[in-house]
Amino acid sequence: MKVSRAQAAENRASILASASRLFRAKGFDGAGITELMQAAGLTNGAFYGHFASKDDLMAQVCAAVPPPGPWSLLAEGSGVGLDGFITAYLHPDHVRNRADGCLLAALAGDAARQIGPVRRRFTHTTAQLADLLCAVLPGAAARRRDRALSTLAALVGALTLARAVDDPALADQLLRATIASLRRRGSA
Amino acid sequence: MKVSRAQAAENRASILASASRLFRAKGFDGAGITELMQAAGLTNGAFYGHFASKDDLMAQVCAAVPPPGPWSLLAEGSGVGLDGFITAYLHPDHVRNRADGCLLAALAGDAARQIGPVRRRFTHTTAQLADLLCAVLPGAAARRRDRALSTLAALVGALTLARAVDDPALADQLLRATIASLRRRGSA
DNA sequence: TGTACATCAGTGAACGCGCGTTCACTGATGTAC
DNA sequence: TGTACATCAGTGAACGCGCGTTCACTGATGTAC
Repeated sequence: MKVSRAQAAENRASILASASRLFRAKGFDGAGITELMQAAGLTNGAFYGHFASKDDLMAQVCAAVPPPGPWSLLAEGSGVGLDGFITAYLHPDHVRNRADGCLLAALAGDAARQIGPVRRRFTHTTAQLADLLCAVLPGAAARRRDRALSTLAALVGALTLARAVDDPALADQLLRATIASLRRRGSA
Repeated sequence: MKVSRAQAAENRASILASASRLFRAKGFDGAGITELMQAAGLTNGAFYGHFASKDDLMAQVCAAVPPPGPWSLLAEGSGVGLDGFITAYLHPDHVRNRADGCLLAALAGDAARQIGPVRRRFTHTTAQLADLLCAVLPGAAARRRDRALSTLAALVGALTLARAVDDPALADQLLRATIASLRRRGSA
């Protein structure tokens, strides 16, 4: 049964949104086409009317703008500064909620094993998020770039390890130690 | 054809070693039983004489001591200090060579999606590596623990992002910015 | 504005494939005498 | 020490299953008159 063009566009957006959440929660391999389509309220057969392949979908998910998760806090005019962002990013809620969390942290491990468009888009998104971080950092532009990159690495590393670890106490220590380390840099 | 007990023990160790390398290179889902056994010079059927399941193998790989990769540099008496270790860990060679690299960085993303023994062993290994890092840090014991954890997060995050990214220049910037950031902390 | 029909988004079953796992079999090992 | 045989590590084909993908079909949409 055909649907209106507007509905088809909505469906496509719905597939992308569901896929982004499910990929972040379960990884690229962990979420299948049938599951993704069910989450979007459709059946598996309709998938290939919207995307050329699963790889195509993965690539488009990686290129999602605006980047989902805590990064929306850094969007212009949100009023949340660097410290507020770091606190939100390294919050235990972000450890638990993978589906709504940072795409970079959730899929960096998977992205490293991909080739072609997926990795290219992931790279572009990484650079974009570094720029977003750069914009809220103080100091000279030359130093800010390096500080944005090392901050991004610290954030992603701490969240990734906190998620991988089975022990909530150790996870919290990782988060708190990284928050303290990033704050110390800010005041130095 | 039966082999001697000594040979069987060697085979088992060979499966573990091959699996560790292949898992690090391709992830848990990326390496199949047949491939793992071929890499160990055996056929797929022999696998279940050594391990209860693929999950069992994954758990044992996560518990590998001594931890493989650059961590051997921190073993007692190697003479490599903190700075040397950081330089080796965040070296472009380590970005390229996943199979022989840090297990934590290679499998943290996958480990977060596992349950039971795999995650438990991964957690234990993470704590062990933090202790290893703690031992070469200067300063009071209380501060060293936090610094070890934030350093671990920064190392894993920088390596993970450098691997995920398609652009060698961006990867090198991530590594160098993180090295500089960790050095600055050391001298402060 | 109403009608007739071509278009095409979505359905759901089917395809080949590779996965983790099982199992009947093989033949060298290691033990009992 | 030498022989007979039970043990069991390894073989390789087979199993069911879920995956990504294809396709004949359906029926509402949107166009042509």
